[in-house]
Amino acid sequence: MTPEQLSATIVDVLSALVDEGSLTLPEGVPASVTVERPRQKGHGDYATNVALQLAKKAGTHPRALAELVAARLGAVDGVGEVEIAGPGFLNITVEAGAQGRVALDVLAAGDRYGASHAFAGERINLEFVSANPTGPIHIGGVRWAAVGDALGRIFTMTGAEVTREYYFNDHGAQIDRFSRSLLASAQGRPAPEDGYGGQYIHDIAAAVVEQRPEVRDLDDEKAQEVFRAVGVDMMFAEIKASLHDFGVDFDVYFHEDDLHRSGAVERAIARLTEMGNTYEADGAVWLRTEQFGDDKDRVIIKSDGQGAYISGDLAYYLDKRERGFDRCLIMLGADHHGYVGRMMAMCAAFGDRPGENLEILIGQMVNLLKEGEPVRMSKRAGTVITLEDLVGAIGKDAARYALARYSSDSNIDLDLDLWAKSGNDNPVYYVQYVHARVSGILRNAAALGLEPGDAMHLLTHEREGELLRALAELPRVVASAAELREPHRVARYLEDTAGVYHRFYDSCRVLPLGDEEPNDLHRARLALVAATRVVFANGLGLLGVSAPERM
RNA sequence: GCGCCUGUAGCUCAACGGAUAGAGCAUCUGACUACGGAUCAGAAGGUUUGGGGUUCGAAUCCCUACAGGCGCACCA
Repeated sequence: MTPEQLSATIVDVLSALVDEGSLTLPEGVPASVTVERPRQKGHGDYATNVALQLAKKAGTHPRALAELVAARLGAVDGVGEVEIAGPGFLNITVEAGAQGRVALDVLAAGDRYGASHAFAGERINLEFVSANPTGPIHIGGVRWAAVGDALGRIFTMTGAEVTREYYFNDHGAQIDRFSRSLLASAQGRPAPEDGYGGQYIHDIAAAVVEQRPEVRDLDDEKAQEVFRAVGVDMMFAEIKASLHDFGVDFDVYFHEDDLHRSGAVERAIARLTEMGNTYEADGAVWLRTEQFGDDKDRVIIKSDGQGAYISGDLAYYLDKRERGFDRCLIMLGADHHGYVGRMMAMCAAFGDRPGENLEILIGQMVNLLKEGEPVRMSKRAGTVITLEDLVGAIGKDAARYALARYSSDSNIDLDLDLWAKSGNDNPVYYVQYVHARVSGILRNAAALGLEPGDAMHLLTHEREGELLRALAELPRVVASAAELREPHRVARYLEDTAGVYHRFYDSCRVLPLGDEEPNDLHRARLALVAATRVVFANGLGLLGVSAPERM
């Protein structure tokens, strides 16, 4: 019996009580009831606060309501004891056979275990990383590469149709600066005052010259155009490649320049103007964002006739909506959070619902520590840490796990020395180790010819019950991670469950010892171990981290 | 000055408004002629930054003070 099944059972009990007239609920029977795992041993396998929450509405006392529910719930098949505790909690134990079936459910679901229908039918657009194509991806954008991709996997697991998108800001002044920097490098001049430095500029400039030798004979204006076109393409290729090596592939790489070339920007502005949400002042065109909650109105067409940066975003948002996405999520670093207000206002100006059609997630900053000291980064000094540097320093698995295990709301310091270690103080090893250890047992069992069994009522050991209940949590953890947009919950769940597994393993012998004849308990435990492997494989998979058979 | 995020054990961090606030690391004490000891058992460690409030119940919600991070463009 899973917590979901137990919750549904309690709802049935409430309905039955209402039907027979012993309970009155003016607001009706709730669609679902909270069932949680008590922290405290002795508070049952599961607990519900349903009596505390409904007593007032039912015009009765919590304990009286609890007694009504307990009497009926205790009679349900698979439910063991139901105790009333404290102000009116119901502490519930589940019979071993019913609890053990969870392992069989897990095995039957396989790599779909953890899935739900929480977001079934939703088309979700996830935009993240979107680093400027003027240089390699630096550490700032990397947090969302790991977290955003994990969120995409989590949404998919909860039934959503997910599109991952990367927005290339390949339009405007920064691209000019980039191409001028390339030109300067090729001509042996220092980078322009407002340009980009660093070895990668020289590398790309040299590569462009090699690919297009005629560039040396062109005048500066034409040469710069060649450096722009070829250099930006090279940058795109490099960014895509390093993200691919990080396990992150986007469904759509969207080019800002296309919006400007295709007239999409003009169309978006025309739409806003039709709706009466723009005006002209001081030679510029403004969007009335203030009346939609922003601090002030924003310029969308500058007085020089060029579109302001946000003009691309207007068109891009409209484009996503026209492509049929009801939910557009954009993930930004904290250094861009000032952008949220105007984006939400823009959404509202289109007549959409901010927070629903458009959602902006802000990830706080990531600092790297080396030997206890912050790694200082400076674009000018060329000490930028790139995605490749990070993966090179600690490996893909550790990098992805390290970035995904913390709430995006808190800024984090990643200790590169810790994450490069292969020991149990490195959380990613702690979690992967369980998968390797379990895989070892399954190999040994296969060598013995032992098959998982289904006599699950034999799993009566306390540690077996704890493990079964932990495994039963995965679908709820995934659903709440999706709902709250917090992939770190999956990582924390795996860490907790790792401890639960080790404690089970320590107390419960799985394989027959020596010449011992295999029995149903061995086979039932083997099923439990196999289910554990599924949970770790699926959980790590949601984070984009490998689940090794051996380490 | 205004806005967003954060403040929890020595350290790094969890905890959808629930019961005695939890893990890992570090420290101390134990457990291997058994399936991977990269493990387990136990101990110690807290006024959840301070102060008010909301309610059956607050780390969580509201107000306030303090501390740290990040922002407040006709830049992108």
